[in-house]
Amino acid sequence: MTTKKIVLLDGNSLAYRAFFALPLLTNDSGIHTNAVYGFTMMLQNILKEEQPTHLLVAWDAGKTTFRHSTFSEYKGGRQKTPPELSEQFPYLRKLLTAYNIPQYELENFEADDIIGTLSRTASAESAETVVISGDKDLTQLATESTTVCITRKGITDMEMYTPEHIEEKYGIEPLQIIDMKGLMGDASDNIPGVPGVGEKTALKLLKEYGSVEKVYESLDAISGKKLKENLTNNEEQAFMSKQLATIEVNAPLTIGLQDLSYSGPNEEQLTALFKELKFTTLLEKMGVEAEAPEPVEEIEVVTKHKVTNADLSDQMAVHLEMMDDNYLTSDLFGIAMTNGETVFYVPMSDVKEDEELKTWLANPEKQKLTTDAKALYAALAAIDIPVSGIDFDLTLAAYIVNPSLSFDDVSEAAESIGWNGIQKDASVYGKGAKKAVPAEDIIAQHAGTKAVAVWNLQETVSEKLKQNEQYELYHNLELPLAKILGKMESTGVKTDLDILQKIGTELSGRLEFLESTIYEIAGQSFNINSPKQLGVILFEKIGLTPIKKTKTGYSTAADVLEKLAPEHEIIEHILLYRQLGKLKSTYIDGLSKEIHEDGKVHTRFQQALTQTGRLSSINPNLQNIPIRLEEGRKIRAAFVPSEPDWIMFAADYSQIELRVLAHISQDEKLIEAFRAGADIHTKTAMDVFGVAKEDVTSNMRRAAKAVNFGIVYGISDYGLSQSLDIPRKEAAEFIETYLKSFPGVKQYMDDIIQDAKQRGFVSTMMNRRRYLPDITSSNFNLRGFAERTAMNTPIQGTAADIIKKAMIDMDHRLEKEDLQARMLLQVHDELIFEAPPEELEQLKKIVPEVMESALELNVPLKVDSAYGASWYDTK
DNA sequence: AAGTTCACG
DNA sequence: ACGTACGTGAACTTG
Repeated sequence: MTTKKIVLLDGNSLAYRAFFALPLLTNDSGIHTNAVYGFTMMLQNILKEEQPTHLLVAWDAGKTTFRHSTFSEYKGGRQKTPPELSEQFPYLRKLLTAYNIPQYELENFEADDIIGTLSRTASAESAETVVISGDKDLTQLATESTTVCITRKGITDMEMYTPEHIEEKYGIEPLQIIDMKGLMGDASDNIPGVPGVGEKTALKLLKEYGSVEKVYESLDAISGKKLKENLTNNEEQAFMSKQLATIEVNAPLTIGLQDLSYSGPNEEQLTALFKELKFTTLLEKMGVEAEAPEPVEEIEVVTKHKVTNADLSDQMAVHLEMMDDNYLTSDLFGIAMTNGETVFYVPMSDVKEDEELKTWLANPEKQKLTTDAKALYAALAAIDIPVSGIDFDLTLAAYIVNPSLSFDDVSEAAESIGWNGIQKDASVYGKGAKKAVPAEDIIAQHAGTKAVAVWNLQETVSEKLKQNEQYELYHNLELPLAKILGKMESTGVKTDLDILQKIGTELSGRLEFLESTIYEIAGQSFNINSPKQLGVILFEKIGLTPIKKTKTGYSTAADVLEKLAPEHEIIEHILLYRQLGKLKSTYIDGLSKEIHEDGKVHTRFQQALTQTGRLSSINPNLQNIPIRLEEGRKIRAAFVPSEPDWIMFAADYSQIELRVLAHISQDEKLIEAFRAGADIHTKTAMDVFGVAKEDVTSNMRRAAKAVNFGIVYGISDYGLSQSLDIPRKEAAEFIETYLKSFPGVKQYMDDIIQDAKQRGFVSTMMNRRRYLPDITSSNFNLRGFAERTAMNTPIQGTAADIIKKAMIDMDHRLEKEDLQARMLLQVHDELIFEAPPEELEQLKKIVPEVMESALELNVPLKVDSAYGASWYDTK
């Protein structure tokens, strides 16, 4: 016989919590689902953690309760429930029905009172009870057998209030929580309390006297003139407040514990509801395969082992099918093609032999429409099949329409434009250990549906792009860039394994020594890489004072450790261990594994990923190779030219983001500074600190630099205070002075936020868009984040536009001048090339020239260049 | 799979 | 009162 375990949930409170904790998710029928989703997550968590035998969700019944007859303004002044939440309540009810979880509400009473009454009944039977709410008032219900869990941050993090915990935290008993509320009131419920009495005073009084009644009995003994006066003048209010805060434990319920038994959900109803709400992750967790969308029409895909000229039209959708997402290393299955009439599939072994098909692929006059142009260029280049004339890229087009929709699968890109005809790769090939190559006809069918989707979507998407004035951006910037990036990826960067290994051996030695030093100081061995274990050593064993906390415990991040360094000798060793460990694992071991047989690394540039229009780099990431510290910078010596005696050549934009800001904001002083060729951080320091150029100290320049960074990121006093390690107030003053000095910037910041609110998105100079739905959120955090994004994205995004344009111009120029130099990498504001030494003088002239004239701004763009025998030497 | 940390612009 | 600087990717630990 199992013992009873009763769980009582405060429905309204948890729904609110879920709603505000999560962004406003909308499913495709336009219903908001964030509260239902969050609530479901909480519920699943509770069911798993608590394993209840009995369960109830209590709801607030209506607007007025018996408390309103005591105090008509009870819960007054509250903002009304947002409609986006209200519309979700019916779904919450449905959810609970599907779970077979009893729900209850009672006229004139609040959920609290239902929970209070049931918890007392349960206590009488000494059944173990857990109360869950977001409202701290309920902690008054804690007893030996009743634990009250209050949601903390997010949706699954709870603080458990037992009588012991309350004693520890407040130094009072659970029932005294009522007295505490009586004295201090509760702004959210509009309970007045006693003016001038907050938590501290309330607790002090209660520890001394025990209750509101006792406080008033002992009024004469209370010290503090003002306090005594406030108490005296508000006696009635204090007692009323206490009454309001008291949860009714004898509500006239029409149900009892016997009605609460829980024995699991109705799987069928639950799956149906999750499907309706499009909770695909939850469905997958339940083991229900996400429903493969029905193909719009059954298409016939013919497998051909040889194509004829009759099969090849002037314009065709071409899709290269493979199982892995890394097209540079994956086995290639074959190519599916369609001209809107027939669909055929050619296995790769046949493609390689098919001269007619290869000629067609290489012919720029034959238009190819595809799902991923760069993959087609690069993957086929790797097996010596040149491709030319790609005129449409579905993924790229969908990304330009809305970069926030992330697609790791063509089916998702197609779905974003309303095409549900493609099965997920994961459901065709399986995932994880179950992934396997299916029969050829299945591959052919799958590849065929993708080609068909591309063919059918081309017009719709192009139309959409034209409507948004984004067709230029897509067709004349991103699409040509895809070809260039493909070329860069297949070229690759020669990587000297010997150099990596030499650095690696040295690092291993130092790491071993550091490890033993750390263990010796700590007096024990432990995993230094585990923040959890390290936290125990530093903050419990050694007894250092924690500065910051994370969700899971003490923070041991570098900025925290740096502050602790003077306190204990172990810290500097840990910092060095971390620094060197990072180099070893990510940049020596990780990078070495990525070197292909040709002695090169072939990164892939993600072109349809970032929210701002930047590229990203994976397998390996060559956009974050160390440079700031000399030890790490040495890694760059391993990146060398792929031809004997060639050189590496690098060119980077100087202050491109601040120049873009100067242009966009039209701030006269900023523009003037750049036109005059001034050192922008020094100039900022002169203005912010009001001193002459000669009097700018290095510290002032450092602060000004941080302010400039902050401006670009979308400034906040908190952020700046963190970066400069100064009080927030001082940071706020810096910002104010800055914005007074550069009024055009201030104007821009204000305008762009207004603009984002009005249009729902911000855009770059080349009309790249980023939608910011949170900009109108009532949630302070979400809104703040969206506002900073609104300020930053046009700047970062325009800089991305500019370098992309420069890459296209550069590619043309190298060809026109018939140079052997090859573009290898892009690192956001710099381009890296390899070239024969005889082209050096020409590159020194051409590269900066092309980059500087990529886009005309009302300030000059400035490019610095350097060269050397390795990437390390381009300084 | 999520959280933490740290490398870059 | 809230609690963040903007944009990424990789390695590692832990649940």
